[in-house]
Amino acid sequence: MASNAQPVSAKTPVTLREVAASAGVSVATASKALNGQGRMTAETRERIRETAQRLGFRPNSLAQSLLRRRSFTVGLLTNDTYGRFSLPVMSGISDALVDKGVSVFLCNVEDDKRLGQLHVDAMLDKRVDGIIATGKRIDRHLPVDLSNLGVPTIYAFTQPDPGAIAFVSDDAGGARLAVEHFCRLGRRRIAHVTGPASFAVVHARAQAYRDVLTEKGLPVMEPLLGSWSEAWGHEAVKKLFDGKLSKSGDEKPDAVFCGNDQIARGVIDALRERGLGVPDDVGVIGFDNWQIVAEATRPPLTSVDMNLAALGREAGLTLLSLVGGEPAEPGIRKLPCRLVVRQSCGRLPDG
Amino acid sequence: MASNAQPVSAKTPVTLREVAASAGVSVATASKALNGQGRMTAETRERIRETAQRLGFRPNSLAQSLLRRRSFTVGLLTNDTYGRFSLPVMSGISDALVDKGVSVFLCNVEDDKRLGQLHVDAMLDKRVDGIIATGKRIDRHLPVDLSNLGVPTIYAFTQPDPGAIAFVSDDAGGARLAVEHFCRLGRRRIAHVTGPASFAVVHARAQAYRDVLTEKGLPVMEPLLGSWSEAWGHEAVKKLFDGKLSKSGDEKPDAVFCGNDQIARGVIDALRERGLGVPDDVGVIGFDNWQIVAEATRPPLTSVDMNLAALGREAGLTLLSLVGGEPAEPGIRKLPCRLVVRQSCGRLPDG
DNA sequence: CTTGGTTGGGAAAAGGTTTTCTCTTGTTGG
DNA sequence: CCAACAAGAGAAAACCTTTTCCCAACCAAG
Repeated sequence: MASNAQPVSAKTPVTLREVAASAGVSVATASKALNGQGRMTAETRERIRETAQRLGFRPNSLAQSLLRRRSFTVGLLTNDTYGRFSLPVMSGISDALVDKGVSVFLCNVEDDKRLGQLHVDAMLDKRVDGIIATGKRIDRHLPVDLSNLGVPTIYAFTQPDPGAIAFVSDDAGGARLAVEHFCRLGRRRIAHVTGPASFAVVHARAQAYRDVLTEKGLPVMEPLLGSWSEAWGHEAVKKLFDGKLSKSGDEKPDAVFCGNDQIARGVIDALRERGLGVPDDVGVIGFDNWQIVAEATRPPLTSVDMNLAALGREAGLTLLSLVGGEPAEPGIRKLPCRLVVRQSCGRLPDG
Repeated sequence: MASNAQPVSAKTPVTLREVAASAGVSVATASKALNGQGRMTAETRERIRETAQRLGFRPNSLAQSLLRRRSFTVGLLTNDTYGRFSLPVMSGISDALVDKGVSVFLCNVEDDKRLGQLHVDAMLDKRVDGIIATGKRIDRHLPVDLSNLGVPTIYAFTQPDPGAIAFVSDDAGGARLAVEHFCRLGRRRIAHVTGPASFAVVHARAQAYRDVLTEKGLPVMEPLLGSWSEAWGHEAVKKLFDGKLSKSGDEKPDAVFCGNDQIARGVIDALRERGLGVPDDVGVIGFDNWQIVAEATRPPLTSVDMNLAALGREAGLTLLSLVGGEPAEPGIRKLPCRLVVRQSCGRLPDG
């Protein structure tokens, strides 16, 4: 609102030399005046500052970077083009860095080794201060070798090289959250429907599921592995409610913990088609907290959120401290998940 | 693969000076040798090349940029953090630029003026060669003024400033594709269920819908405006099949053209609940071709694709030609949509 | 009047590359 | 044998900023 006279944006950026000339001083003095360095009369400093302001001077970041050997730039590699996983991560990274004046090169390498090398080389040529790798799966490498690059590297939600620093979601912890929540709500026969065995997280979550039920002395049904799709959710309901499941016989599940939100959606739809009420007859919890799915589901889906933005933020801040020369322990840091309770899981009876 | 002896990645990058020293020539000669400039014996050139290779020399992009006043870097502004719209656009841009050695700064400005200015300033300081603005809506401005920046600017899938160059989807054309496809399939009573009136595309598509039906001499039902949600799709089916719609009376729609894929999904689910078969009784076409929704729908959803990646590619290439000094007409370029036929729209009766 | 310290400011190098200009040497034609 | 010329390679300026070092002037004290 304060109507600052905006300097007219020049076709060619104004340099420190021009500022100095216009203020009648040397470039050295001008530089010092603007950076609060050196000794000079207050008037001189102020005059130079005003001149710079009037001319719309902004220091050339390239020249600064060349001198300081620090570009205030980081590279972000991903193979998750349309990713609902890496996007929140990116967003968190960006959040963490923008305040420090650091810009992010986003590079999608798909699963193409050539493209990966291309992008990494371009980053190094542009003297990025560091690199963050992210992806669509926690248990797969990007198609490019990031060890020994000469710049700090952090892995976020992707498979790290040995000896590196990585941030990933605590999938087992997330699964515990969901199953324990069901237990607290008094559900007794909790099933688990999840994705394909080729995903590491499938096993981590399934094991946590078994662990919690064992701890609580509740019956463990063997997790149903399938695909990450609604269709599989549908099909799994058929298996759960038509077949005989465990030795304990004919009792049907009163809760289903699903490996992702799409499966959960399929499960809920299939339950409705059978005339089973969600959450009254069967509680359902999903995973990923993919908002657009979770909120469109009837009833809205309770789901485990992996806190990916926070994960990205941590990765960004850690990279920055690495760039600043501070040491950091290598290793994998698991960040906790969080249960977002909506209506599909039910409430305590006496609520 | 040819086992090239990979140069050991040095902690500190090797400079041209070191290459020159190692090859026993001056930096000038070394530079010319590597760039194919100047005159020298083939042996000298080759020797320098080999030395550079051996040392793993890569020119410092910052120094080059400083000299050439060209950073091989562009800024990409968006306000679509989790966007399924701007992400394909970005992907297209990146595709178009990576081959030319241009890297992309991705900056999410949300809808925050301060953040926008912050990012734009950072870009200008880093001497980007150009800026591309994209967003989540074609009829809204980013929260930042990009006119008169001193660098070429292109708008892609967002509201341009007057006199700028912009690429947007041809929503009217896309709607025509859908409605005409229904006509070709012999559908006669085609309804339109779409989003809120506050979106310009809603009107553009609705008008195209009316135009096509009028041209074909088919009855025009007033488009139903609501929200972009599944729930609205559900509700709209109620209105379409319970109420009396147009003067022509009691005939129910045999096709529904939906404003996006989520609405279409809601429509299909609601039709199924009424015992109406898709596509046999009613054909359905969506918009956006959001793959994960379109393919999970039963039956898989026919949908209009806005070709956003192509749009991004065009934007990227145009920006590059602008940076190269070639002139370009200002104005809005509408890029055609494409109908992705799956199973929800039906086929010709005789196949 | 010297000496020593302080104050305000400038000159120059550094950062890494590209490019223009200049210089040396060898070759060819007269 | 000399002039003219081409080839091969180096010196230096330029890009823009930061920082170190240095200089001139001024002041007070001895």
